[in-house]
Amino acid sequence: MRVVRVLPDLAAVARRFDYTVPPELEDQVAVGTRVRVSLHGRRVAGWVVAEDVEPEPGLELKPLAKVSGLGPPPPVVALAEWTAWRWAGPPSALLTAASPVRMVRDLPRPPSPGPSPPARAGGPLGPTAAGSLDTAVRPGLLGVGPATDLIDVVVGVCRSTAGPVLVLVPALGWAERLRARLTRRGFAVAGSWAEAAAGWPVVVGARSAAFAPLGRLGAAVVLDAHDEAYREERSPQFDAAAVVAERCRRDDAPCLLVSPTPSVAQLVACRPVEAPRDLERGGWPALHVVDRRHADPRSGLYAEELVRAARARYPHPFVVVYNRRGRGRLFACARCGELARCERCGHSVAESGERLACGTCGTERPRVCAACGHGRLKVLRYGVSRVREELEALVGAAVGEVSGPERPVPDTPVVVGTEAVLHRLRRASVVAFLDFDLHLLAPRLAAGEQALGLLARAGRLVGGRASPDAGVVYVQTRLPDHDVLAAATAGDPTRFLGPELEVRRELGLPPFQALAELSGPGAAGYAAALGLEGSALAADRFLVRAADHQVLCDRLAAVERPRERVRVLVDPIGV
DNA sequence: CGGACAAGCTGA
DNA sequence: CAGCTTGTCCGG
Repeated sequence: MRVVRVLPDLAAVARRFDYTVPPELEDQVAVGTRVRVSLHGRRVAGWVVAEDVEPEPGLELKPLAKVSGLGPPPPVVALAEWTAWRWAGPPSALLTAASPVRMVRDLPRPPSPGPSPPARAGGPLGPTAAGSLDTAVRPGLLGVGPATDLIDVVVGVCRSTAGPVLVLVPALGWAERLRARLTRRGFAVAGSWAEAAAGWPVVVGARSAAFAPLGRLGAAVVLDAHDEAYREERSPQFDAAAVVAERCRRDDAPCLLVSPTPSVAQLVACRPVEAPRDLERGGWPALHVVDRRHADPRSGLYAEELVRAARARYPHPFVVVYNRRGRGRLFACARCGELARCERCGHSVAESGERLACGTCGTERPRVCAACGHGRLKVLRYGVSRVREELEALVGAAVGEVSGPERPVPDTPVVVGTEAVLHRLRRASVVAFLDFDLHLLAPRLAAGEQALGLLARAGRLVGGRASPDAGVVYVQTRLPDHDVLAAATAGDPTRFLGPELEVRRELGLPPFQALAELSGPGAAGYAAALGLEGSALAADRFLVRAADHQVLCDRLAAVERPRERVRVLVDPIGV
């Protein structure tokens, strides 16, 4: 009797169990197949992860209870197992991402190959990108301006490849638009898991499409490869761009990462792909740096030229970005000067209606000084709501606010928001960062990369400087000579990435070392058990490091987790 | 995850 | 000490 190994779809069970295959299910069972099995007296879902295995002798095996549907093909099962190792998480979460949402029992008939799409001359990027795909080895990295249209890059890769092409974009909306554009150009683009599995030649999707059911890739393209949307937010927090790169390596298929602002890790892991320099430059926005070094802090948050600019009329919204939510964000007593802090955890408290609330632990208290009881507090730092009110007074017209994914985007000519506003709007005439130093100086390893990413995103809204109807990006800062601003001004991210890379090398930071963050009640014990070099970030937050991912991830896989809860985050972005 | 079983707590 | 809650173990 044939025996298969099954991974149950239970969050806390990483073990695999062996089952016999009943004769009537024989021809429906392969690696990847979704099955139901009885485990510990109940029926649970799972995946076949190995076949023709040698079961432990003396074990009474139960038969598979049922075949529920098709699952990821064997190479994708292997990729999911690699991803589980690389980001130290349960493989079941990844096999879920690799499986259709609703059960699929059989596949549609694949589209007839037909005449290949007309071989039009691609755009200037098309042939360049496609030509560079010949040598797989390492992923290629194509630098483009943020406002550059990438359809020709994608078309170029699709045309140059016989096998299936996997195209990843950061957001589902983008995937839909790209699918429609490629379809109009004559490509058969899969619109579902079943179509991808059935052999449609092009698959376009977001993060989870890294695990699309394709047996062997012809090529892959990842657009905006730096985008944080490629990081899964649930555990394991894999990076879909890196998963695609690994997938291509396994399939010996060319992989092209495309980004205006690649991460330093990508810069190191990839080989550069030649593209016309002016195309990269021209896709960056016109940047106007407003030097605030000599601005009087009492004169308000807005430089005069910014207010003047906001009073003008534009075809698209005038967007002001200020990355602090709420109204007042930091207060001090007007009488004794004591900072308003949370009595319980000591963090600063912000305005919440008529009261003060701690952003960290949620504790509320009345709006009076805790030290002397005085009722008047002065604002040391504003939140976006206050900034909106101030601008409304200065401009003399209604100003809308966007500070999260809730509520529709207001229909006012001027909009103030946290960086969420850059995700909510498709077009803008002006994007103004009120306090860019907030981003440049954020206490995070990736602060610079993220700040440059924001300028790129703003550039996408206003358009590249080469385009006739492009707008402009204003940056208010006290660090006008920062490498990030130099890079955006030059339209050349390496101006920032080069020096940044040297600093990382010198300090032994990623990508020259691999990090993992451990948190939760079991973190201390687990950190000690790992025996890796590390440091404590807080009471139950630890950082461990190793020379590379091989060492780090092998260790994380080898040492058993303690009974208490531990969250493991490989390549943390928040530190 | 969730059922089984053991150990701990409560109340008459 | 029955009856219930809480904790720990473990699965083919």
